[in-house]
Amino acid sequence: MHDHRAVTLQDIADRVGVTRSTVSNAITGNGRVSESMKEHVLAVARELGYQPNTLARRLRGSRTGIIALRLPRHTSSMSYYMEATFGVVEEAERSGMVVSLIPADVRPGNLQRLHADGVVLLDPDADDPSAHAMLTGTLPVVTGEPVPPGLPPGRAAVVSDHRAAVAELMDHLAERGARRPALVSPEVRSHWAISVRSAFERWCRDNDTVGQVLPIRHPAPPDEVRAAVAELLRASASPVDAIVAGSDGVVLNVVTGAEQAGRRAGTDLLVATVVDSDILRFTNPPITALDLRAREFGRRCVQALRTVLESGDAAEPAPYFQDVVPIALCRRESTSRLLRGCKHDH
Amino acid sequence: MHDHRAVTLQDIADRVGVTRSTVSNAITGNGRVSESMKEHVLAVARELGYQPNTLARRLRGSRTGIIALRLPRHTSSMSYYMEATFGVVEEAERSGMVVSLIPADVRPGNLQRLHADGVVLLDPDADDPSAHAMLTGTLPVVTGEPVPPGLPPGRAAVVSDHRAAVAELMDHLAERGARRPALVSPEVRSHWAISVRSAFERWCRDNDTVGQVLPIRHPAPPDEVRAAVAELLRASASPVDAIVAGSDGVVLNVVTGAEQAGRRAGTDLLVATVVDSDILRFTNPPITALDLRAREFGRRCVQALRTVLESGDAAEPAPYFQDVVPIALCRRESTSRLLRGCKHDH
DNA sequence: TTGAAAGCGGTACCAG
DNA sequence: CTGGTACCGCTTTCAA
Repeated sequence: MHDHRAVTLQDIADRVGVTRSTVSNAITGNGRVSESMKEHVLAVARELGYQPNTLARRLRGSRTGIIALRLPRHTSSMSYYMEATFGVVEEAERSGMVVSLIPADVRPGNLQRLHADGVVLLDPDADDPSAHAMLTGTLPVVTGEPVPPGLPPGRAAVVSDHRAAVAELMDHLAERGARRPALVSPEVRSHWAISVRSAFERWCRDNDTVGQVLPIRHPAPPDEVRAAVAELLRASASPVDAIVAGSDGVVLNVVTGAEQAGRRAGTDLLVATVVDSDILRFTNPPITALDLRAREFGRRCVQALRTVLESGDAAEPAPYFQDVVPIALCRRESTSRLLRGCKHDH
Repeated sequence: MHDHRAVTLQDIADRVGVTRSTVSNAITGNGRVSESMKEHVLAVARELGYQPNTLARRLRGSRTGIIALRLPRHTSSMSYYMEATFGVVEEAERSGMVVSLIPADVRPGNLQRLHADGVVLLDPDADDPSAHAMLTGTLPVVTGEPVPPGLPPGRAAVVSDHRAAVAELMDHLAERGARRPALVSPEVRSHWAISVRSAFERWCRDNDTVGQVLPIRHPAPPDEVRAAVAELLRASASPVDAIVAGSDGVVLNVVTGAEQAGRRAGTDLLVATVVDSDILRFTNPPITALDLRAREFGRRCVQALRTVLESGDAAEPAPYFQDVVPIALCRRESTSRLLRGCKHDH
């Protein structure tokens, strides 16, 4: 059934009339081979449809060309991670590498079985024992987003500039008339949740604004979010006029919770979220969000990992570094205007 | 940098004072080894923390233990595919296999580089050249959903029982008072799009019901969907009272399109979709949907592939087969009741 | 029952 | 520059 044995170096060697080693050298470009020989070998290789056997390569001791990809266990923002995954695969392919998925619960040997050169770990969660295991393991790890406190860092991290993006979002809200913003913040111990929160708080300080943080559980039960939001809006001591939601799943509940309190997103309440998602363009009203550039983000993770791997060859391994991916603000109707009642305009 | 060399068979052999082959036989249970020897070897192996090197193991044998997973290129129902992917990974792990992702555009050799034993191809699209390439290739392929017309079948398919599920959904709608159902059907040449449509039409025939099909492009531009839905509802010759949407992305536009026409989902219009998604629980109103059991579906794909692979060893390869995954109807508010005006009740 | 040896497909080192 | 060869870790005959 399996197609007649794949083409090997030996097949090419036989055809050309040389030895495996010469063919190997010609193909990898490692040894010293004459130009003419090299071209000839490559031609035959192409003709025969030669594909190096990754397994065999690794066995001899070098790279496997395998990137292990780990996604968060309970993922709410599916489309974000899906896009990021595609980005990882795309870029891996461009580097001649392949991507293997790591199961949710990584037991020690489990990871070893993948025989990966390195790991891309998206959104490491301090409460995830597997994440911890991988970060303390022997394989080089690049994290998507920095590790949260309590977790050892990887060899590099690709990060989104939440601080700048949240500030841009808040500026946008302020410009649209928001004076009393609130953040619905999921209680996850991942870096982005933490940094979004601190960015929010910082912006409020810097802009002499009273901002409220509404912590919610994660994953968030819809009713709980709605109830919390409704209550927040009814507590009229300092009426909230803008709500930023911590994830795309939550934001819909923010909208409906607001409706329960008689408020309408995009009209008498500004609503936005820090994670964009396809569906936010389709809601009524469409919801303003930060586009995390997931695909690009995934690609950068692979690039960072390559850098780490290549530096690993040198005597001095490269020091820890971060690569910052810019974020784009997508303005939509949910923050188009703020019609306020008889409020003081400060 | 890489941790001290892993324990090998030789290490155990040295420790015990026998040869690799004996240790190998003891561990795999293949050859004939005395009970005492076997126990001793296993004890030492455990003590040393031996982990078989799958790469080497597989280099020798023919299987690689790698499953290549292909997701649709332009995927709207992210959470469905994400879940299915997790299911595939989960089940693969239970079988001691690993999952590699196939890049969007599979060039011939590209796939070979993965050295997979077989392929899981989700929702093959007749217009996708890569899908065609894989199905005509040499690797055994299991498809998630059957191949649409125009594509050669794989070795097996895991299928959802759309026909029964759509019928169940339609019965539900009818019970809630729907008399004039419509289907918003994305124009994709994938099997499920086709079979949902035919199931809809069949149900209508069987139940003496006039059903309309509203074809829309895929991926669907939001405005187009909304406009089409609004127009459909305004054309009052035979007023539509229930709309079934072909995907989770589209259904939100159906709801907002209906609102443009002055109709409200769950009140004077029933709305449902054939692909469930997290967010449909969070919308206002929550939307009735068919739960495709994505995770289970993914798992079954791997099981089917294993069956195919194992049968491949025998003289007679197993004939093509299908495995049917049951679907569950999730009733939500969008189909809770239908308040009609002065319509005739048939 | 156990040992010796031949690969699986490549890489890498050392002669020639 | 190219050939020869040992070896990566394991499986699998074939002898002993």
